[in-house]
Amino acid sequence: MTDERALRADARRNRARVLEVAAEVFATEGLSVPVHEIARRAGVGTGTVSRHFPTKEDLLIAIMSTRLVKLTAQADELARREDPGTAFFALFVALVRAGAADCGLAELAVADRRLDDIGERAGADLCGRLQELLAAAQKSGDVRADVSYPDIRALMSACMARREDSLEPILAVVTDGLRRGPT
Amino acid sequence: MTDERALRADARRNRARVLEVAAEVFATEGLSVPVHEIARRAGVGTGTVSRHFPTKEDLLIAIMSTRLVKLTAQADELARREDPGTAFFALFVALVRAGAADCGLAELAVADRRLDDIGERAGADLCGRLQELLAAAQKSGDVRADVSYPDIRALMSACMARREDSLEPILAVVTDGLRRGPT
DNA sequence: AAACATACGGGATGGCCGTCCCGTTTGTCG
DNA sequence: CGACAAACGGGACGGCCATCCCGTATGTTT
Repeated sequence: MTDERALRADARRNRARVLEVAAEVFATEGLSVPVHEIARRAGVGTGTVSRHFPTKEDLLIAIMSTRLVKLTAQADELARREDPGTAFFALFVALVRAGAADCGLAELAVADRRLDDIGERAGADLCGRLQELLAAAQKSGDVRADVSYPDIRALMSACMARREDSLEPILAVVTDGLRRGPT
Repeated sequence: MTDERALRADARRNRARVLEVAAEVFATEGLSVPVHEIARRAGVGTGTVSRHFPTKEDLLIAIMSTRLVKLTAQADELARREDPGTAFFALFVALVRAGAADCGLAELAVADRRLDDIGERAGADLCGRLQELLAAAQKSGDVRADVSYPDIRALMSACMARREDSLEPILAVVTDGLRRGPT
């Protein structure tokens, strides 16, 4: 699409290596890691990073957007095959697990502004799906009617703050709480 | 205690004004507001701020510690007068309301490291009380046994992320969820 | 009212970081 | 193998911010 042909062999290798290292570093240490540090660990100069990804945001988008697109597809799949309640909770849990396994993703999930803008609206798409599933699950009575989408976002972020191996209790609390009727 | 006698009248006034302005700014815009900006709004120079509070952290401590001490006292009061479940949930809700009304406090609550260090351990004291009440409430069966203190912290932060006038639904979800037995 | 200490303002300093640039190196193609 | 374009590295730059410093102004005391 974007003239991949024009990339020299070493450039292609470096680009891939930067992506790989950045993905791991963002996942384990969060988004505040300096670009300089990513370059160092990838064994390239900062110039190389910023030529491939002019902006730190660009790098982030390159890493996250495919993942977000996959999750969106998963959301659509769920919406088609499952009843509203099952679909909503399945997506909720999938998102939480994704965030719990990746600090960077969890950070994105906290700041709605950024998530919405990531990857040519891939983030916004995903948020939209979650919102739709929430509405459907509330209509069918599977989720209490008085919670709003921002409530869901907040609860999701809270769960993502725990690590992968400690998710079950908090997930149980939240999903049980969401199922109960108001008052 | 700390030689208040030695403070000149204008100094005392400026100090109070800075505290007042900083408290409001932190509450409405969060902790990332530059010290420079607080000085500007207080109508003083940055030097004046940093003489009274050598560090931004010092300023934060001055604002938060009395509040934390009050909340700790409230926790003790609850522990003495109420049964474990009631006491735990009352403290939880009180903390959430405090955070929802104050962005700065909510930010502190997210980063346990900082809260623990605030105000000569005033933060740590409060965290300790919450932990004790949690343990008691779990022992008495009022809170499900499989949640951990970090789970509570995460859920608390999530609730604090909502504003004061939108608290009820998310609080209901979380408190209901916490009451249910495991599976 | 004079003299002294205290406090003031805001510019200077230094650290951190993202981004840009350019002299040098290296892959590529004839 | 030679020449040229493409890519590299890392230093330079600029913005942001907390903290420090010092010449000036102002309360305070006798």
